[in-house]
Amino acid sequence: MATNKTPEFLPGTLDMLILKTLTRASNHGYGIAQYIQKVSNEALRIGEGSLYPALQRLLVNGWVEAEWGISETGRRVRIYRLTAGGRKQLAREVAEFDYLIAGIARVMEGA
Amino acid sequence: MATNKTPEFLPGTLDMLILKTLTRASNHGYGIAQYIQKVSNEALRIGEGSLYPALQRLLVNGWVEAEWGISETGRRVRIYRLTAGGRKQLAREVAEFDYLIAGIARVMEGA
DNA sequence: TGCCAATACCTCGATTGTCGATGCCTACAT
DNA sequence: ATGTAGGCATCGACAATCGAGGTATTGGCA
Repeated sequence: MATNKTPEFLPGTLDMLILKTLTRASNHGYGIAQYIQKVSNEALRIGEGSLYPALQRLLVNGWVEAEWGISETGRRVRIYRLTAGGRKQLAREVAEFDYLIAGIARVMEGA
Repeated sequence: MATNKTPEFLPGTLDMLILKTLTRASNHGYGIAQYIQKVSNEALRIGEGSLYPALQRLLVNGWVEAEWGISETGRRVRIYRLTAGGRKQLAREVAEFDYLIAGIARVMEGA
């Protein structure tokens, strides 16, 4: 009934998740989304309408680099690789995220 | 200390924080923001441009009720009180939040 | 007295991020 | 031949946050 406009996703964390995913291995867009969805136990679903704009952001900021290639299944893919700047950015985002989560936790626990 | 550029706020969590705050005591808008900021150790700053629209949302949805009154300091204030529906909504939001955070944690820990 | 900071309410416009839909193309299986 | 899944991407709608602005009252201080 209604009204399930489930957030699906915690806004503002997508870039961090993508960067983190790329620390394990370079990957193409679709594969990144699949990985996140699988590892998160289906809790996080990255729609393509969120994914590709996010990758564009990361490219523009220089956090990742892209290269066209061919996947194992023979398809044309754009492979993203984390840059040195991307690693630093990830560290920053993780720090910020942990900081905010800690703040939220304090409120929610009613310390 | 607080970061300077884009400390921001974790989007999508404001309603939950407000509802949670009101479980401790009815309060007025400004007081709610102060409480969250203080308890979170200054990690969360709720701007008034976010606060009041959020309270409107909660009112419209019936999660809170409002009443005009006078604060201890003698000022005209609008006091918000959690409704039964608000309690249920809070439970829902907490469940969703925990679910998403768990998903994020799995990705970030690279299980 | 005059002034200003803090309290307290609220609105507006700009910006950003996510979502659903759509479109295109290729590989593979039925 | 047809459909399903992989893969890229963009578009417009929508919602939430942010900064700035506006009003008003209280209390302190010079």
